[in-house]
Amino acid sequence: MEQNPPEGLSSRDRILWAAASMLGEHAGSALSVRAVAARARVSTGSLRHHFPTQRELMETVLPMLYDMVLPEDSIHESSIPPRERLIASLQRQLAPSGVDQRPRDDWRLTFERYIKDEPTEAVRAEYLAIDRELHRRVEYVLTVLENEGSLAKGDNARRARFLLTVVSGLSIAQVFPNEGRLLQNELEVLGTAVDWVFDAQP
Amino acid sequence: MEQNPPEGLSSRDRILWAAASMLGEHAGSALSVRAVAARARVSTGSLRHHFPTQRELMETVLPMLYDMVLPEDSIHESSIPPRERLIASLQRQLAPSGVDQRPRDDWRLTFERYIKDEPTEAVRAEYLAIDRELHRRVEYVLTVLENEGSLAKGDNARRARFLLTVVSGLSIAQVFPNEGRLLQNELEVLGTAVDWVFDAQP
DNA sequence: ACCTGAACACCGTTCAAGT
DNA sequence: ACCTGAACACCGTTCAAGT
Repeated sequence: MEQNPPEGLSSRDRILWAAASMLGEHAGSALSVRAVAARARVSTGSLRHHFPTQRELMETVLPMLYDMVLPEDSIHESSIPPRERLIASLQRQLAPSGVDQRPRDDWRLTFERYIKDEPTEAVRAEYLAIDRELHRRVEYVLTVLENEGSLAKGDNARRARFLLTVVSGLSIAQVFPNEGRLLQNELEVLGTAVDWVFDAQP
Repeated sequence: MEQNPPEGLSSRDRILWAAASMLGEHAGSALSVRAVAARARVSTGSLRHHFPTQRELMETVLPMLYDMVLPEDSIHESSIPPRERLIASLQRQLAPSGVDQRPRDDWRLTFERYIKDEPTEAVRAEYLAIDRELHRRVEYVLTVLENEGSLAKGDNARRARFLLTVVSGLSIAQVFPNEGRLLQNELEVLGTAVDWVFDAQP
C-alpha cells in the first residue's frame, strides 16, 4: 500500500507523481489532500502551496495523464494497457486543442457553420466527410486492438458509433456551465464507455 | 434562514419536510445530516434512526418530489420490460417536443443562452438547476427499477451521468447533418447504453 | 520561496445512554 | 421504538511559524 515517490523529484513533482499514480490505480475516485500528501511525502501545507485548491491539482494532473498517451502512434505501444490507449485516443478527439477557452470557440464556429441554418449541400457534404473521418479513426484504433488480441472481434462500426456519441456528449458538456467536475466526469464516463467495448459479450 | 416545520408532524415527517424544502430552495446542493436535522428540529441520531444512511434519505425524498411533478410515467407500468421503459424515459429527455425542425430551434436558443458568451452567474445557476433536474429524473427512474428488482443496486448518480452524456450526444447529433439513419442510430446507441446499465457488474 | 503541522469548520456514521 | 448528543474518522482550506 505504502509507496514511495521516485528519488530526486522536487516536492511539486512528487505531488504530481503521487496524484497521477493514485488516479491510475483507481480512476475517477476523488483524491484527498492528505492521501496525496502522504504518498508524496510532503505536508498538506506544502501541497496547498503548490496547488492552492484541490481542483487546481486535478486540472494539472489529468491533462498530464492524457498527454502521456496523446501521440497518435501510441495506439501501437503495447506497453500501455489497451484500455488506456483507447481512452487516450478518444480523449484526443474530445480536446484536440486544449482545455481552456478554445472549446467554446470551436463550438461557436461549428454551430454557426453546420447547425444554425439549414446547410447548403456542399457544407453538408463537408461535415459528413469530417464525421466519417472521425469514425474511420476510431474504427482503426479498434482494429489495432482486435489484431493484437486485446479486444474481442466484433462490430467495430457499431462500437465506433457508440463511442463517438459519448465523445460528442462530453464535448458539448465542456462548454455548458458546469460545477467544475468536468475532467473527473470525462474520465469516468469515457472509462464506462470503454469498459462496455471491452467487456460486452456480442 | 431559520424555518420551522409545520406543527403536528411526526419526527420522520418533519425530516422529510425539511429535506424536501431544502432541495426545493437550493436544488442540487447536497443535504447535510446536520442541516436537515436542524431544520427538522431533531437530533442527528433521530435522523439516522429513521434513515440509516444519507442515501436512503435521498431515495425517500426524491421520488416524493417527482411524484408531485410527473405523476404519470410509464416507468411504473411493469407490463412493459424494464429495458424498454428506461429507453422510453431517456427518449423523452431526448425529444421532449418532437423530431421535426424543432430540435434545431431548441439548440439555437440553448446555444445562444448558455454557450455563446460567458454566461452571467444567474444564467449559469439557471442552467445548473435544469441540468440537476434532468439527472434527478433519470436517477429516479433508476431507483424505481432498482426497487422492483429489475436492476441491480448500484451507483445511480454515476449511471445517470453516463446515460445523460449519451443522450446529450444523441441530441446534438439530431441537428448535425446526417445520412438519414438518425432514428436507427438513436435506438442502437440508447440500447447499448441501457445494456451497460443492466449488465455491468459493479 | 518553500515547507511544516496544527487548527478550523465541515462531512457521514456509530453508539452508549436516556425515555 | 424513538430520541439524544457526544465521539470517531474523515474532508478541504487557512495560517502562524519555521528554513
